[in-house]
Amino acid sequence: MEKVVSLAKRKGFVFQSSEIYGGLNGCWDYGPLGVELLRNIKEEWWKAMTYRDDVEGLDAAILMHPRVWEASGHVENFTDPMIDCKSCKARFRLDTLAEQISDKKKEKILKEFAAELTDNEKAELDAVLSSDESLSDKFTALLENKNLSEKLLAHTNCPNCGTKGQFTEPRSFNLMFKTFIGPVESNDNVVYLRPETAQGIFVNFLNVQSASRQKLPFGIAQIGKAFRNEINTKNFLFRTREFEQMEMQYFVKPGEDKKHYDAWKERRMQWYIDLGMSPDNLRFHDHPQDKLAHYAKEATDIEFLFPFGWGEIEGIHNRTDFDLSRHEEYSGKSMKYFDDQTKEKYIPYIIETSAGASRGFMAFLINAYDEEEVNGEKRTVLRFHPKLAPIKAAIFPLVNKDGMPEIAREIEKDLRPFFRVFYDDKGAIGRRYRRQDENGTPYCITVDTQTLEDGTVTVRERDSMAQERIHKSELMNYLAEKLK
RNA sequence: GCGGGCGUAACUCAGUUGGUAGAGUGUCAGCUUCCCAAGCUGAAUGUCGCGGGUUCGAGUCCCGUCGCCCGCUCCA
Repeated sequence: MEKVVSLAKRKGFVFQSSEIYGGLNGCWDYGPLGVELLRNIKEEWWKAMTYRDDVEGLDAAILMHPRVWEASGHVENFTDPMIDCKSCKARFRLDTLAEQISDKKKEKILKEFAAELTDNEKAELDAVLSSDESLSDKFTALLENKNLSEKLLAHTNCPNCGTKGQFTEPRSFNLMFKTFIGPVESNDNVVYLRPETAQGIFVNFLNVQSASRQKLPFGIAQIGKAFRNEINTKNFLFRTREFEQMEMQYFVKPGEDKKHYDAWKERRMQWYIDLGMSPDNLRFHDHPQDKLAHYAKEATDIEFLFPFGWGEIEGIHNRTDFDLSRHEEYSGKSMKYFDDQTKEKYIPYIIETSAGASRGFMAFLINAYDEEEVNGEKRTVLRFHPKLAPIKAAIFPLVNKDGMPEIAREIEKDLRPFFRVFYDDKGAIGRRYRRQDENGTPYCITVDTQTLEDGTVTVRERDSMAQERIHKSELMNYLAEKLK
């Protein structure tokens, strides 16, 4: 991990944000090679997702009407009230605390707790207890009840150290960044930096559908930044507060959702494999039914094996008709699709594929990183798929004389309009090859003595280090073929 | 948010009981070089993360702060 972070900085893939001021927690900048890699990843995603007759593109604004986030559930649910045990410093989410206490213990706590309530409070308690929820859910409901939580917590033991009544007050963390429209900072003009790009797609569902004359099933794809004010950032680019998403929302007829969910799940996994990710480093993590988010019927993560363990790089969710129904409810505008085949009107189900561009970047970088021994020397090489490699080809004169630099410059000039190429005449040839290996450049083109005679050059392939001779006039086709 | 570790040149690191900084790699220039980090010569670069304090004097000791890594927690 440190090796990759260090290489990333040294070669210009990733720098820490605002480094000269001591850095900004969890924010990173993409350097010259990094931005190429990131753009290539996004470009490949865009091609895979929108060069289809059933998917349209979109680029929605980062700022949206605040009601969007009420409809989406983010204002209400995008918070996790937390409490800390003052005794052992353990931290708990209020809504999962009850699960960690035995039922027997809960009953005992409730009994003690009930004894010191006022009549009004008692009435609230009875209302909760008379529901037919499980004991854990009732307990959670009480903890989340503003009037009762303090007294209940006073009787509750820490699941970690057993100490009673040493909890801090519940503190809420809203994970959305707030800002203000216009110069006045008042509650009337609060807006949020979007915590996901998906909502920009949902609210434009009918706009895109009618403008593009699409029929179900069809999808809308979007790439863009999203922001979450995470409590703590972690693991280089993995958990950051500002990140980029590549999302596609596929609108389908209810009842056909399972079929499309399964199809997209396989398609998205294959995308990573086709771009050179080792299948050994990839897996699905299906969410168990009881852990699903409020909007999802079925969900899986595509996970990559990072140095710190398996981590999600893409989520595929069956979001049902939750989002569009909510927007219909909150906006008062119909979100229904008219199916002119069956003459039915309904709210479509949505299959979401939501990939993290920054996480994908990190995964592709780590997946590509390799060290091997060549002639007793360590060779560091980034084995990117040629489509993702920041630089596609490097061009070298073998030595700086006999007209070789001139020919090499000509080749550079011919290729540059079509490929990201790099010219280098500094130092020994071996050093130049190795430098390009560290950048992940798949092909190195070298002009040598034979070039002067017959116009052929050597092309050295990064992974095998094997060379082949081809005529310089064939280079364009050669590279185009390799990058197809 | 808690606990632990770390922060010195672009990178990896050294720096003796406090006396205002070094190495290797890399980079740059020149020579050499006909294919995998070769060789020779020369050069540039640090307010030692930041801010205070102790001291005649702090990279070194103390406090605070910021950042990174690891573990816990968390991850709608």
